[in-house]
Amino acid sequence: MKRDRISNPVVARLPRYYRCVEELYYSGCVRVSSATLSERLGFTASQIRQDFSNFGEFGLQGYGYNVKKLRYEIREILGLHSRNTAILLGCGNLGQALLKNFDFEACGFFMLAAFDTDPDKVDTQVGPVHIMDGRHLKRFIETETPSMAVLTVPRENAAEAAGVLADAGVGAIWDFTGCDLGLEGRDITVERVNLADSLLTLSYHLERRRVGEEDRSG
Amino acid sequence: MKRDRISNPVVARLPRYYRCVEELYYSGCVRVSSATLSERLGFTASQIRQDFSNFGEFGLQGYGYNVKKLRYEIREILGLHSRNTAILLGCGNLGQALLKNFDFEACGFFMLAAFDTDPDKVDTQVGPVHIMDGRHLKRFIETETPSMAVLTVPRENAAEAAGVLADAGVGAIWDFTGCDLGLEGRDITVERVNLADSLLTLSYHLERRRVGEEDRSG
DNA sequence: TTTTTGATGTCAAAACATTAAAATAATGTC
DNA sequence: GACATTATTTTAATGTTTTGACATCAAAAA
Repeated sequence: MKRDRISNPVVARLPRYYRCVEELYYSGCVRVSSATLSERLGFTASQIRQDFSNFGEFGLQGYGYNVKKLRYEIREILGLHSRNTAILLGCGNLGQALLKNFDFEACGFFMLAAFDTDPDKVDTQVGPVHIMDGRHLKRFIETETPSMAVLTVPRENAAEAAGVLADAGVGAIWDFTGCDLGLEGRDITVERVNLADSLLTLSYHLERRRVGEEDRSG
Repeated sequence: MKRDRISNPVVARLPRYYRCVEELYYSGCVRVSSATLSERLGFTASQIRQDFSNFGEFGLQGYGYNVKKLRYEIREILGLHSRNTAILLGCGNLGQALLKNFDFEACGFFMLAAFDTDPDKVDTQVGPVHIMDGRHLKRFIETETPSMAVLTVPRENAAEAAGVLADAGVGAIWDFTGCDLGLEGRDITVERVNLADSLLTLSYHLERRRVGEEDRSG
């Protein structure tokens, strides 16, 4: 198995591979060729083969990929065989929506607890998750060592909270705040979700359509 | 001004440029150099200059970029000066969280209405938005011609809903369902948000950290 | 004015990613 | 058991994105 650095575009495609293979697996499919995957995913077959070969030789020439094995390997790569734990900081609307609806388990994360500073929220439940007082965050991290923290606090508290997490040795932050967390150079992984960015990208494409139409008619 | 096709990586960076310039603008900053932007954004100054020059010459040699002008231009590029309207399909937890919390206006979208099929939800309000009966969707689109639809319906209804939107001539879908909408080749822009993909990417990086530590210790 | 400094826009080289082609290996069939 | 087929891996070529270097021009200073 090669262990070079894997490029970003490849990493970004991994979850899509996983989803696709998951579907095949649960539909009882036993083997699949890169050509079939290509059709389903919209990437070229060549690219799919190359991507997979970054991680090792999963396929069998003349046969294709064994779906079960392929699934296992991708799960391994994505870290789904490791037991990850999570906490969530900030039980506002977004935080609660995630706790109630998002399937953390399907991504390999067990949600340990949520934190908030609002006394009205502390010691209540959101779904199966208990909301704890933010003052206990530091000690909790020290004793429970969650692998990851979901950051859904208001912007103004984001950097401070992030600092606490980094200091306490949390390995990664799933950041929904979209602001600068001031963690440059620190040993912590930050994965950002920025809905506004996504919608602005959509807006850009709409604008392009608009211009395109003008060009065609004028 | 060049009007070639703009590459994806550049488009993906635009919202980050916008956010950064927005901050500068509101902090009263009058001019800014590519070097300063570089520091703030983590891209190379060279890349920033090159990206901007895709759209025209916004800067002044020996001076830098006038923040107000730069902001105006980026807003123009992103379509923020056009008036966009939106509808939302599927008022489950995620849909409601978006309606209540997400600042559509800041991205240039005015939310016209939401739709659901659940009779208990129909004709109620979520924040300032009225929930309408899904049966009226088609006619509503025809009369109000929203530029965009937010798709937060359950997976099993996603493809059907998407088909209706495309048939009715909606220009774009902001898709939270993460499943195949079957819109290949149709004249509609789809911008996907997939939280699971994002979290799996984080999981991948965590796994890499883990492997890295083993390597160092073993 | 004239000089110096600062910063852009552009070009070319390097790095990187994708696609295509060639070589190889396993399967299934006659 | 040999052969045609399938589909991977490896290697090469092509295309794209990023980076670095530089000529150019505007502003500030002398």
